[in-house]
Amino acid sequence: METFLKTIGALNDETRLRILRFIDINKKVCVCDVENSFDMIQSRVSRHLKILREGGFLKVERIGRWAYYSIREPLDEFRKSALKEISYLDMPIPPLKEVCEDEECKI
Amino acid sequence: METFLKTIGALNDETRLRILRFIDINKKVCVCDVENSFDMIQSRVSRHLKILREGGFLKVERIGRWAYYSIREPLDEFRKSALKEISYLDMPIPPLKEVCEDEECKI
DNA sequence: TGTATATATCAAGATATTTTGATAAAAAGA
DNA sequence: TCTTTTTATCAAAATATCTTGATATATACA
Repeated sequence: METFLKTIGALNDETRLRILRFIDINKKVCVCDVENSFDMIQSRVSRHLKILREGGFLKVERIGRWAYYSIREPLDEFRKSALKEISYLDMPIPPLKEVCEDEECKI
Repeated sequence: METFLKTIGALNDETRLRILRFIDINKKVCVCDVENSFDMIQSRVSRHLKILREGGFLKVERIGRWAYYSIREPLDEFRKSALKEISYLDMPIPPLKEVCEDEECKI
């Protein structure tokens, strides 16, 4: 129940749907990639990524100063079907804009 | 997008999940059935049913004074998978309590 | 008619969520 | 150590959602 509502709640926001689709497309991105690509302030991005992670859609790996987010694997059937549904939506997904200072940022 | 968010939004509330499951189990119920079974006030029930209908989960048939709600058919794959997921949840679903005045209420 | 029943909708208050700007923490390098 | 970069978290304001009680509408029937 709690878990299901967290999953649904994570999807209940257009910004998060766009970020989720963006990560689905780009596979592995750091917080600043999302920040730069979507032109959103950092705290906003960080919060949405947290909600998507707690909703069971994303995993995070910390390497150096960076936090890399990607689709959690394996995904259960329901989350998979949600992701598929989202892929059909007509939403503007910006191209990946990598502007990290360091070269390390590109793994 | 709009449609998907309405679908997700309809699921983003514990009360609605319980009502949706209740209708899934009991097939066809009027507003007062939900009112009586859940012991909720009428305006609250009516509002939640409307949101579930607009989320694409329910259809309504008006017969006489009554409005009968049931699962919309056919359901697309995503809503079907959501309904299946909901059936697994550990939620208290009350038994159907029919207390309509009229005999007609029981179709 | 007039009354009762079933449902829908509205307005207001209570709650919850989102956004922003500020601050904190942790890693890396000068 | 001091500074910079990246990320996370917090507090406050702006928005949205939920609940309640009141009112509106429509049907049925005396």
